Amino acid sequence: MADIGARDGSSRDKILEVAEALYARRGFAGVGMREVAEAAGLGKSSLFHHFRSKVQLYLAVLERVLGRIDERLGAALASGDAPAAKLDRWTDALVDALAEQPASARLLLRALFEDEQFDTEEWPEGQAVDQRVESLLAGISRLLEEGMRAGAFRRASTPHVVQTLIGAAIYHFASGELGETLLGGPLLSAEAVRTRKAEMKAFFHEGLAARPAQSRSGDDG
Amino acid sequence: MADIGARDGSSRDKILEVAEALYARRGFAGVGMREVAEAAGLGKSSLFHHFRSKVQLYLAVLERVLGRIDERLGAALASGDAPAAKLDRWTDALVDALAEQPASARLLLRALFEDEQFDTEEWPEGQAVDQRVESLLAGISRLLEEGMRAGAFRRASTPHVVQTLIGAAIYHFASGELGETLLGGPLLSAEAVRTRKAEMKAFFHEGLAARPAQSRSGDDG
DNA sequence: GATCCCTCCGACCGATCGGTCGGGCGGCAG
DNA sequence: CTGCCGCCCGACCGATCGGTCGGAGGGATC
Repeated sequence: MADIGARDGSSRDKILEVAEALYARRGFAGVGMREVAEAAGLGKSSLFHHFRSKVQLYLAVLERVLGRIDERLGAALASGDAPAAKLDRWTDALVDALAEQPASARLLLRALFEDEQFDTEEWPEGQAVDQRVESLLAGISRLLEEGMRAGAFRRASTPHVVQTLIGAAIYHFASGELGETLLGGPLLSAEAVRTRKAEMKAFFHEGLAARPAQSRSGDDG
Repeated sequence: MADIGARDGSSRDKILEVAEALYARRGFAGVGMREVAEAAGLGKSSLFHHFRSKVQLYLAVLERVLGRIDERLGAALASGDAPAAKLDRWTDALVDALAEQPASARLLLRALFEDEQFDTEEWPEGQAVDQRVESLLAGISRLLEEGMRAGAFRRASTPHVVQTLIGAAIYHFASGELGETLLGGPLLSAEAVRTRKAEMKAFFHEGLAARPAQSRSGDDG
């Protein structure tokens, strides 16, 4: 395990909880251990009894968030439904997960950049994070490829569709003030979440719909 | 103007250039003025003759990047083509802009979070940034609404489509190692850029295609 | 030659950074 | 009662943070 004292989780969970919110808001470099400690109601030294270093605390936060999401997405893919219905459930699960834990989207988007700085050799705990990401990507990639093979989706580049799916969900819920200005209302209200699900599902239904070959080819400038 | 010495731009441009790359890689909090100065071949004090503070340097970097992109996207929308063709050109322009300046995507995605910390009252230079963003969003929103009104696109929520477009482009080019692992190759090669354009255009063509009313409604879980 | 201004610099400031250290407190086993 | 151990703390460490200050150098102007 990446931490030291995992016996009684009460303080440890509290630390992870407040650190998640803080890292989401201002990033790894922008949040000091003193601040985390104060928010958790502890002395700074106490943090180092639960996590060996700041990097390990950060990786533990990241792994917890990814774990929560990966589990839900895995469950959404576990049924035996048709690919299009599975994709709907996957989308619902991802949107729900991001909306229920508002820090998640920003944390993950930040992690996209920040944990590239942490050498896997130097911080083996990052492997757990990488595995979560890999599992998540493998799941949705498999679904898309099955759907294409079965003729439920049109032929497209699986990784590109995955990128678009992730971007559409994570960027949206990470967009904060900008997104709220654009929408003219809250991002995280029950209604806004419902709308985002519906828009995403409609969009990917149309965007992936299998249909006869079209005359159009991808011209670029 | 947000800076002090704008007469001879040579040192100033050099600072903006290296700061852009550094902020993109490690964010505002993660990059110190000493590091920027060293990368620009200057003493740290010299930075403060061009920019009053670290925040103003950051905002100037952001404004420059947004200006470059906003200009290109504005030009793509200026023609009198049909909405679908205009959207293609807009997509091409955005992808080109993000791919040609590899730091842009990450910088913008980071800015999504980081400049919410800079109070507009306290840092009036941020208004220029806000205006650039507003101009950019207004342009693409107008195009989408024109297209829907003209029947070229199906009815959908304009802000949600904008979010999906931006997410699909910016997230992709900001995804770094993760994206390259997923694609199994470079993100920024000429071929990869061409592919991303084609995939995005195909996807949004299908996703926004006007077609007879469908029986499907957005169910959610 | 004297003056001015722009650019640049090294030295320095107080504050904060991540991390260490020695010890205090309380429950639990002997 | 005694000793151990998990948890916590304040004090402290060297390093680095953003920012200031006084002055050096050089080109243009008079």
